[in-house]
Amino acid sequence: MNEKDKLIYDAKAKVLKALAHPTRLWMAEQLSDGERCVCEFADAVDADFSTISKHLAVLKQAGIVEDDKRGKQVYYRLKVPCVLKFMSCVEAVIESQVKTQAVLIE
Amino acid sequence: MNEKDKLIYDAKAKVLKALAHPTRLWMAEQLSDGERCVCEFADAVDADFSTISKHLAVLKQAGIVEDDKRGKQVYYRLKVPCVLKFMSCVEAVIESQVKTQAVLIE
DNA sequence: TGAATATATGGCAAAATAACCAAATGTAAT
DNA sequence: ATTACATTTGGTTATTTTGCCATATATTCA
Repeated sequence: MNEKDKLIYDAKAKVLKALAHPTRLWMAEQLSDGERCVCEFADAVDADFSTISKHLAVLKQAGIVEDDKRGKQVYYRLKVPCVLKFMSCVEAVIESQVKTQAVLIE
Repeated sequence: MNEKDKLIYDAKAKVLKALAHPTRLWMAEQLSDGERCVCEFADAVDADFSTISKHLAVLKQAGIVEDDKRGKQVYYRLKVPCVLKFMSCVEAVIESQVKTQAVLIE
């Protein structure tokens, strides 16, 4: 792994890291259905408002979402919708894990 | 987000988290080309042997890779190859980011 | 059996992340 | 202008992650 590779993999890992939190992942998936304002997330997620705001900032920083303010509210939407196509594969990993562990129990 | 959702998103995030490290991501991508023994990674990555071993353990724990020992060496391979299909999308995010930032500079 | 090689594990310190609270900012309504 | 509302930011603490070192384990070879 050379210097250039290092930069590339840092960048890729950063994107994955942004999605690698249950709340952020859930929010990203919600956005696949259309934009949402912060308050809508606040209603659904059991966490401080500031916590949610910070999670959204992480997604934004990673380039996964973009936002715009309309009136008093800030709306977030997916900037690169393909991020969610990956989820079917993540689910495949989980299923495979479940099967592996089921075998162990037998 | 109800209790069940919480469990589901925890599980999904765990898989993403496992990939969300430059070294682990690089190793996973290497494996898309076929199995590798730990020593091959050790040659290519500038890190302690034990560090590499731990990274591989994280990938294994997440169900992304599986290993088997043959002689003195342990070989790792992808268990669910689709994890890498996602990378084209991660790259799309990065490109989009680069463009966004390029605009800011102008 | 004993030495050498390949890998894993335990322990620890440093760095990064997460969540909360309180306070700041920006916008709209009175 | 003042107040209320929506969101962000700063500060702090607890938790998690990372990476190194030293040590343990397993396997092969002499």
